[in-house]
Amino acid sequence: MINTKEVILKASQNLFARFGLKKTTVDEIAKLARIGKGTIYHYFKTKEQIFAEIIDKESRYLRQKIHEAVQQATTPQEKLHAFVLTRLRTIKDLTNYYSAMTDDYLQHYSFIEKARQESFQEELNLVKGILEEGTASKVFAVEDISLTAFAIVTALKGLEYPWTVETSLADIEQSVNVLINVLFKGIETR
Amino acid sequence: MINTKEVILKASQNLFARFGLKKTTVDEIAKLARIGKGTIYHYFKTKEQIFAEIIDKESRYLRQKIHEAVQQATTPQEKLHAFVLTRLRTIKDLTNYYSAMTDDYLQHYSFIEKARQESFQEELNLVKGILEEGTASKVFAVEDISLTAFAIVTALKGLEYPWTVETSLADIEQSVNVLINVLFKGIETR
Amino acid sequence: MINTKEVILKASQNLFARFGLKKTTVDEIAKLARIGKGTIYHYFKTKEQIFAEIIDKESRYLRQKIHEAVQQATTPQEKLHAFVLTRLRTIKDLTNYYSAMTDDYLQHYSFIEKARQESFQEELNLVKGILEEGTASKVFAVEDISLTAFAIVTALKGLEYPWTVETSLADIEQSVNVLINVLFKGIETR
Amino acid sequence: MINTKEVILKASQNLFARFGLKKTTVDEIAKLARIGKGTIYHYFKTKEQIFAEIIDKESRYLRQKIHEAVQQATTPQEKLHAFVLTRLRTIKDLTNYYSAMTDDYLQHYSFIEKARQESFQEELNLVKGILEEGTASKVFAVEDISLTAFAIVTALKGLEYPWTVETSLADIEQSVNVLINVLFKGIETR
DNA sequence: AATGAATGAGGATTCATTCAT
DNA sequence: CATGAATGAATCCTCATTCAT
Repeated sequence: MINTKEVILKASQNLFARFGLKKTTVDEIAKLARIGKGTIYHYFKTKEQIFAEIIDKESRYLRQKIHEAVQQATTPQEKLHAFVLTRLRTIKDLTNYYSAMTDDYLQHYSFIEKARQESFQEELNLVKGILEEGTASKVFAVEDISLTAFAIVTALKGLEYPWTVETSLADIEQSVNVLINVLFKGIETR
Repeated sequence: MINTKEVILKASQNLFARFGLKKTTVDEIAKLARIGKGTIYHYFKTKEQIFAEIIDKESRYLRQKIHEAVQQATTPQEKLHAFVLTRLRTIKDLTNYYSAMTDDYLQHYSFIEKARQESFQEELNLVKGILEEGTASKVFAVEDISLTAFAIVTALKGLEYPWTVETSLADIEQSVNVLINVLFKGIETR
Repeated sequence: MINTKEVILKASQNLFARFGLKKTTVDEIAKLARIGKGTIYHYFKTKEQIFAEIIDKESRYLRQKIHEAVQQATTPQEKLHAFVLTRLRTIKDLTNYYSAMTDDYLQHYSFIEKARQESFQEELNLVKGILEEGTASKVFAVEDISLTAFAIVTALKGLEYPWTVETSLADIEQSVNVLINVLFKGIETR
Repeated sequence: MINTKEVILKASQNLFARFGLKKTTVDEIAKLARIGKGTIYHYFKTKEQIFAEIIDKESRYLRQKIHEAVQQATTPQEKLHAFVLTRLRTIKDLTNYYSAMTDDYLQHYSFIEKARQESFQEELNLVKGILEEGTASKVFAVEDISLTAFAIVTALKGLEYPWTVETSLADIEQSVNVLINVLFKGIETR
């Protein structure tokens, strides 16, 4: 393989997604990557380091996806819609990012905490922007934009709830639409 | 000590809350409880058993608190409000219950999964009841009650997001109020 | 129950037979005997003590059974036959005695070693007596009676081999008969 | 050390022989082998695994020794004699193999049970072959060869009886000779 | 006599990390 | 660069025995 570091990241991403940071052993990573265990320590100082880099990668990927989707939308409503749905769908594939954001166990790792806050802040700003745009064009009637943005972003976190395996993506998206409609009615100009 | 089992539960609750199920060792529990390690196994079959019992206890406590608060409220709006706020405030103290609901790592334990689903189902029913009552008395205008209840409960899960230590409860409650207002406007009769 | 000690022995005998000395826990004995764990230590100093007493009991039972059977036989051949068959059949039910005689693991317990030697010596004497009687009455032609007795008793130990579950008692008895016939032909006068 | 696995096996063989599978701790093995405890788990999955491998090794050694000895003998009588004596002498040094065959406690391990049956079957076939050869050349007069072989192999198991330490190998061999003589007289053509 | 709560000394196993080759 | 053998601290759980009631 040309790029050993990339191979390690790929294998780790896979395993972390399935078993989590704690339950994934360095041996397993080495085996899946078809390299020696020691090699991993050439590229990463600790196991957590690998995880941190994956989170970083997935985080950037998510931001870009959301950015693209919001850009393509035109009206504030569409933008908010695009934001929520893209976020939901993309996160489905970024299991590591998701668990890093959610998992209580990981809270103590500072790099996770940092990623968490950055991510939250960015989403907050995005929604704030959309609300401002919507208020300016009179499609939204929002009193305190900051607080409302905070409330909305918070509510959307609920969508990341560890659903049972049975819950299909379709079911969730339906409920997402209902939620968005309720929120829209709640902030739209009457 | 009069009740050793209670002492063990107390110590465990404390430690689990701070370090989580995995990072808390049985030795630590024994030391904090000032008993022999073996004694713990006199009362609980495994470490997970202790955790399960704590979750169960906290879960029942939460349900009761919510039940009481909702009972005391009169209008559907007040009831929904009471539900959300009581839930939020109580969970703050039930760190174990909270992490059990959220933590990805714990998902594999069947007893956690069971508790999770039961909890979700019960909250769903509670909100459904409130929405039905509100719709009947014309204060709410909701098309699909089931779906809307699902959407609202889901949104409220977002409030459990692992906030940074800095985020004060007051800040969160303020945003909760905004969120509730938005939701209310979204479902209220116009 | 009138006699607690007897109850303990009964339960222990049962459990030791199924799981062996090491794998049987005092808790299990107490539970099966429907008494408190501490009670056991009123009657026996250690777990091994219980085992020792059971071995002693089973040993005495076996000796008596053999004695009876040999007494009832008349000719030396019949006596030898009776000895072998009674021994084999009775031991089948005395799992503890059997494992005590065989089990390498138990060899270190002095009380076991003592029982082993006593048992061997006694069987040796019995067979010696039969051979002497047979030689006197010219039905056997044995040069060195002591050595031959030793050889025969030794060979009979082979019958205690831990047969697979499949091997039926009938099969074994058939092979026993063949073995006895061979031995008889080997020592009979021609 | 050149071959660590071999070192572990050597140390284990030694300890198992003296204290048995259960009473030998992994710590002791590591200490005797002068390696870290973890290293053992680099080569063996469990403690039982080590034992299994030793049994396998000793078993192969025994078979080979017997094979050699029988090959060198010419007459059926000599072959039978060689078989019995070689078996007896070699087993004396293979304490682990011996206890694996005998020990009631180990019966539950499937790998032991398998080894036991294989070993028995092989010896059965060997003796059968000798008896057939002897019958063909008219030196033996055996009616049912299968049954007789079974009876003889069974009888030989008796020689594995856990003799007291005092019993010298010479004494046992003398009695073995007597036993063989009796058996020979029992099956020889008259 | 009877109880069962309490103990703590082990013992097997896991796994991140180091390091000599 | 790459390896994988070696490490040992850490952890859960078992169980015979004691002892206060």
